[in-house]
Amino acid sequence: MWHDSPQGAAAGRIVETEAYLADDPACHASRGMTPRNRVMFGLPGTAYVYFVYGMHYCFNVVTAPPGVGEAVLVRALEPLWNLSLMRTRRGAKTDADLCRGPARLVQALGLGRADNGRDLCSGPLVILPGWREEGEKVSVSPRIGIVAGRDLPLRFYLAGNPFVSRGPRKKAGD
DNA sequence: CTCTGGATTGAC
DNA sequence: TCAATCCAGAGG
Repeated sequence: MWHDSPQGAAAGRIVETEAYLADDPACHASRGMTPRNRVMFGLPGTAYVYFVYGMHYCFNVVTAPPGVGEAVLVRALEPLWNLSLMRTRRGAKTDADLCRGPARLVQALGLGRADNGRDLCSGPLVILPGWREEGEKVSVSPRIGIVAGRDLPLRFYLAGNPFVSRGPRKKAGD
């Protein structure tokens, strides 16, 4: 994913996501539309950005047709472009920590409240087709940091990738 | 209006 | 392991 801003552009490859389905108690939209989750019920391909814990933002992609509240949370990026800008924004000590976590990548890319509802198919914030390097595999696990629906296997990540956030980076047993 | 708890992070 | 920090959502 890529973000162009007045301070410059920055980009990274998505290496970890979580799905939030309409009938899933952990999904913000599972109990109907509210002022916060409004955009989740809109067009797929729009950004859903929300504020948590009094200090952090998380970035999601709306994925279902209008009227159905579902989204995918982007939890980690492998930083690829303009790491120096990311470093400035994050003040991170190591490059590995630049985008390793949902609120961290939001900070590294310079996203925020203003990006909620933005079209991701055109404009300064876009998601491009992804890829996998030779030998890389996608693993599945329960989602991180939630209570309701914690057993559902809806977290997807590149096994062993160092840019995957806190929580299991490897399949159990590896 | 009041109250509770959270899709996290960084310091200890 | 724990505090920071404030808002969304539910209930009165």
